[in-house]
Amino acid sequence: MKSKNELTDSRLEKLSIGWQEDKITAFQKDFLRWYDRERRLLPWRENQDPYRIWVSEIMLQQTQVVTVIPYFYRFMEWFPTIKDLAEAPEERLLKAWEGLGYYSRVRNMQVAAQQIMENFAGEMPKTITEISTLKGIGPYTAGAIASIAFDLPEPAIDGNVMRVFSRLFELDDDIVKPASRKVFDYVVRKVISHQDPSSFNQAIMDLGSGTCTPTSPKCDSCPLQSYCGAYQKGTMTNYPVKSKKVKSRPVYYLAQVIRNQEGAYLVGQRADTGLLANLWTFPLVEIASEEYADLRNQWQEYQASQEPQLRLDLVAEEAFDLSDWIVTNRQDQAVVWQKQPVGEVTHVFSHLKWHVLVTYGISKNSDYPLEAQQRWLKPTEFAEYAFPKPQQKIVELLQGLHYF
DNA sequence: AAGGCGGGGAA
DNA sequence: TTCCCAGCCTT
Repeated sequence: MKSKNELTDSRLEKLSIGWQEDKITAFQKDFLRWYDRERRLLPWRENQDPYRIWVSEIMLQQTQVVTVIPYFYRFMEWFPTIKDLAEAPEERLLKAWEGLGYYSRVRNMQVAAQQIMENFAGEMPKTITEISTLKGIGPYTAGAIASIAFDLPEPAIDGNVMRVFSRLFELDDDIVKPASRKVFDYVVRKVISHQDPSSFNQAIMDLGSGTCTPTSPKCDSCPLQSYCGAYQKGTMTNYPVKSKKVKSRPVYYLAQVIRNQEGAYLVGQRADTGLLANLWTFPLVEIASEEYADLRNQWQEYQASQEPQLRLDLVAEEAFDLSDWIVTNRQDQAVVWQKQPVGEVTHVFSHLKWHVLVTYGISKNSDYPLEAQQRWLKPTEFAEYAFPKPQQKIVELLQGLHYF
């Protein structure tokens, strides 16, 4: 029993029926003319420098153009050449990427830069096969660099391409499945311009971004309207077909914000693998959902009770009443802890949701012994470390409460 | 093939 | 709020 969308020769043959040579030529001409007229002027489109195009394509994975632009300028300033990238300290890389997410992208990019220095004399290789050997460069990015920088007629299959082409040719292949990529690769190769593959691929990106959008596509102003199978039938929003529904798992944390007498805060570096690898946060302790719920209730009752909030001046002295505080031992040094959380921060990742109750403590010793990978940082020093979004949200919460 | 990996903008 | 978006790596 063959499934409907199996990639058979007969199906591939069928996909190209109706698009004879003259129609393909007209399609390319209309599309490239539209791109010439409407193309976005972006910093990485000023020339065909493979390094700039590479950096932009990595940044643009899972990230919107408007977000990327300021990061791109700063990145090119900090690391003007592939050599600079290959030799950069990791802290600097992470700081350049802070807030962009998917931090392994920048680590992989540095590995690739080192590969280029070692294997390709410091120059981006010019064949799709060689480009594909670089760390962090998969089929999409290899195709994008090959076509945009080197004018090679290679498809660059990303979400935009799959959305545009699934509507154009009414392809109901599930775009979540890796196998579907072959279908789109086949169809794009049929119609890609060999005269100007660079503009052709970028035209798809611009069309997918501004016109052929996921919801409510702007078909009235689409240059491909007369070619679009889904438009003829009014079924645009049935495409692309996507099966996966991801639900995020909740995770519960207690953030321990500890200030010392010098006004510095304790932060720790995360493990060098996994989520937010090597980034810095306040100490986070994972707790059970039940404990989280209890503490959260306490916090809300405390809020409602109108009791005096944290008094830093009292905390600094020996004589304050400990009944509202927890005293914990860290490396035999007393840390005084406010029993009630001062607030809550949540952050949604693609696969999990963090719930963070923020507590505030005072270390009574300036020479507090640190665990491995921990440092005392004054707020002015925060600029030199890379922090993930949830950490920034905690800082904003504390600033709002005038604790920071 | 399936799951891990951030964060922003639209609905 | 919730929903949608989505390449590459590791397992």
